[in-house]
Amino acid sequence: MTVQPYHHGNLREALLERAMETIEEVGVDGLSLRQLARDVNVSHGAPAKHFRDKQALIDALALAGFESMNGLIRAASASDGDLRDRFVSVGKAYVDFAVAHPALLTVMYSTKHHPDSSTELRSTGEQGILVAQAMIIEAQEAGIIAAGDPQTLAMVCFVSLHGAALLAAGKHLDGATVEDVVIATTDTLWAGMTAGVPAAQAS
Amino acid sequence: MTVQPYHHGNLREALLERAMETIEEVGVDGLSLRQLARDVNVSHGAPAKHFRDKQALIDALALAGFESMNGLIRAASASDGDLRDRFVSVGKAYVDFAVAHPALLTVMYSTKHHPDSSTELRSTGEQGILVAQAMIIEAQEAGIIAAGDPQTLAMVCFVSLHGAALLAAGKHLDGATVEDVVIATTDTLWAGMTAGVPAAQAS
DNA sequence: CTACTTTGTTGTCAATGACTACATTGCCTT
DNA sequence: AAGGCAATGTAGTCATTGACAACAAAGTAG
Repeated sequence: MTVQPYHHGNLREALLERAMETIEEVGVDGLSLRQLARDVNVSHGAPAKHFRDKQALIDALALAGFESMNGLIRAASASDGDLRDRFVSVGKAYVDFAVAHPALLTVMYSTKHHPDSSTELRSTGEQGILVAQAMIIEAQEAGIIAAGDPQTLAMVCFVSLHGAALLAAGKHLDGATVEDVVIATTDTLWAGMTAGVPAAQAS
Repeated sequence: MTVQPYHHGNLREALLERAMETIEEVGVDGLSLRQLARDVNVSHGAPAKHFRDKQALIDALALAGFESMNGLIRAASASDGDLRDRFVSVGKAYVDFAVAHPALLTVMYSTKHHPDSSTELRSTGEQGILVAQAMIIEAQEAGIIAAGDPQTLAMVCFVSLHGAALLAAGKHLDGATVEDVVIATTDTLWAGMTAGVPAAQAS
């Protein structure tokens, strides 16, 4: 038996890492601070030194998730190919992330977060849509898609892909593969943006 | 003091009704069987006679939610106006329902449901997309939107509006009103589906 | 060496979901 | 009308959990 040092040394990271695994296994509701403490061989009161309460730990998880996802989205938007290809790539990156970490995505977009964390969380979560917005502006300047408020268009794209991501993550897409859904959705969105300026026609 | 009869008389419905209110006030996680029992003046063991466990009650809530929503969607799809107007109406009905019952919507699309309930839940939940699919077929037969697999197109529409609904329900749409988001989304989708159909340009 | 901070331990409390044994009611059959 | 019986409600119990407080150990700065 090796003697455990009194200090864990990196308890915070260990808890986050283990929590990330746990929520994908049993969901957020199945997450227990005490079980988490047991998993990393620490007493049940130790996590409190790093996370004020359970929600604080979940907030940290969500933030880490957004940062990870933003990296993938940014990489996709900087990929090779024309604008349309890159647009599809971003969509794929988003939905793929959702499928790979379904429970984490749910946590990320969960409505209930501590007020203090929510500010940082919100701004980090908005990074993704800003990438899409930049691509749309780029496409408009290139004359590929029609003029129109880029913010609104980006929001429509985000909203639609968000639906695809959540449904894919929740396994609510029965007859279609995730790939097909993303392709079909991005195709329709792109066709809609190249066709005209829908938001301006509303009347 | 009025004497309470030994039998509640309609405990199941009372529990569901009160639970519906509760989840909108404090979320699903704030739902407690014991508190629910207290609210309807019944002992803490009584709910077990109607719902095997907490999840069974939640399943029943989800089913009731879908049935209610399906009614609104069907009504919207049968509203006055041309196909495009009806399409937008259906989208609005969906998102409006989401905004009116955000917590319920979360429950409805929650991944974790009892295996037995999930079958009925799934089929009931699919009714909405079938309405959209019927409208798309109607539009294709009228030559308004381009040919294409109606099931795929309906899925794209559903997926996109689902994203709008969830984001609206979760108050993740900062700078835009719900109305604007629905209009912009349905506009883009419709434009994407009418792309390449010369007859559709005039409207 | 001593005081202070950080980190982890231990003990405790109320709330909760689930379970069991039992009591009451009212319908159904005879 | 009487007895049986399922449905419904009551009361008590148990393990688990999140939160909290008091204490202990390890590092750190003066």
